[in-house]
Amino acid sequence: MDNPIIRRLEGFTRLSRDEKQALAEAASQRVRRLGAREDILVEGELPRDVHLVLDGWACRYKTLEDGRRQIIAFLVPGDTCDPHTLAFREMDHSLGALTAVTLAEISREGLQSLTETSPRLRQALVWTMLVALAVQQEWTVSLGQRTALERLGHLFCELFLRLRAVGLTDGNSCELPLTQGDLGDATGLSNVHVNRVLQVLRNSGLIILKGRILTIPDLARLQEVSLFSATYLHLDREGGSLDANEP
Amino acid sequence: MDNPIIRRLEGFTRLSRDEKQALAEAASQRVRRLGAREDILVEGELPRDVHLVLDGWACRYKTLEDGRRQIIAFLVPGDTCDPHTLAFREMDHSLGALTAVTLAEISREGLQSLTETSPRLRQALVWTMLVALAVQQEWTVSLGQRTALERLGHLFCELFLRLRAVGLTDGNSCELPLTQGDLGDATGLSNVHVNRVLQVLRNSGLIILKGRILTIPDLARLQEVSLFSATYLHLDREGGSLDANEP
DNA sequence: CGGCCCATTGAATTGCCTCAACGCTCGTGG
DNA sequence: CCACGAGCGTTGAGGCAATTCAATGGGCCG
Repeated sequence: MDNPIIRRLEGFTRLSRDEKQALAEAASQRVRRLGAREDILVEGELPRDVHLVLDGWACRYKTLEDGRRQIIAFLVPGDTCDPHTLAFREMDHSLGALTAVTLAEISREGLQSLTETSPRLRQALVWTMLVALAVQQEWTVSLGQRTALERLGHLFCELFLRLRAVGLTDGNSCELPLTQGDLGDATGLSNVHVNRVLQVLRNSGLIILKGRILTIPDLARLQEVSLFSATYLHLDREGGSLDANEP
Repeated sequence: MDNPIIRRLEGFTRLSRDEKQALAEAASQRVRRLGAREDILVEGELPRDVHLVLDGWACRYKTLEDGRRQIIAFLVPGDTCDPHTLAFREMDHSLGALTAVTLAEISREGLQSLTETSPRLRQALVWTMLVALAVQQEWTVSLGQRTALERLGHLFCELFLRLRAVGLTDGNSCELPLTQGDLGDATGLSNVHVNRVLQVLRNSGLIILKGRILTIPDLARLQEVSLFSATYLHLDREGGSLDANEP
């Protein structure tokens, strides 16, 4: 039952044994494995299932006609790849594996029966969508207002905290299986400039980045220079309307 | 019953007479009016209600400690201001009126009873959240990859189509009650540069912008130069999982 | 060993920014 | 009624952050 999805949802609400059971079962029925850099779904496809990340890293991205590429979101274990499937027919962006990934495939109907039997799971699903929206809003701020250094620092803070929320950090270190090109596509910078800014971050002791391991010696300091505030991640079980129903 | 919210939802699903009735009633119980440039909610507040725009323009925005401001989203009639209230306690961004606005206030409980009695309304609410997410993703692409001219052109296309979806356009014109400063805060550009780019757009005949009226003589051409594709707005009633339940 | 992907560095270029000034329009108060 | 100020739009000049182009080096895999 060490399912990252359950760990994720429990950051928001307490789930009953039955709910966890049902969720774990639904997520283990059909499992899909892909190699690094393979596409999970591409823009225009008509997915029949919802995908959840069990292991590895993936990303959402969009490509413009002339080849410019923007990574819209990073997906780590516990994240939902395509809630869109619940309301739209067609993918309006693509999903790609960054590392080798393991995904759970849940059919639309399967998910619907889950949420129909448990209002708490329904609420939890709404919560994940709203968190995704909040993160996307913060990315909008980064790209619109933050400098290159702040953008990268901010991204590192976000990823570290998200990984910590699903138990994938080790002290003040975590994996970061991204190339400088990926970082550039996510932050709207050229890979050349990403390289230079990373050096500044390293030289000022704000990060240690070697191999695929990111270490943040002083998270508070990195947050400060990146103008990072964790509230938008909504990692604490603050409870929205659901609280009223809690025992 | 010419409620922009109903018009909006009907772009996604067909609502029964009863559903429309209930929605219209809930949205007329408590109405809040604000003047231009007033704040609706500020970051950190604990809203008890959900706000819907009935008339006028508003925006979401975030402010960094040093004063930099990013407009995250524009809200026009029919839009939901704060779905967050459904899952989060605290606002992680602010909401401001751009023009004088009329808002409907619906309590959390009121909204919950609406969605509990009608699965279709519940689904419609999920749909609005997913559309908001899709729009936010497209803004991420704009800020990350598009040039200043493309960003502004893209924004004009989006706003025009969104307004058309709720019947607020007149031929190929619509209102645009935004200052050049607002446009800059939304596109991540300085107001000076916005001014210069607007002149280019005007001089090439792509837009006519005078008073607070925007005219797009040739929408297809503006879409082309802005690399705009309308799919992300999901304006057509394409139907997600709900379709299966349709008669 | 050779080839490929990724990281790194340098040099020249540019899109956009900041600073600063000026004009216009509109609302307000004397 | 006119004077004034505030907010917004416009224009010019200079500067900087980030880009493009190009070349080199390192590590890993076939």
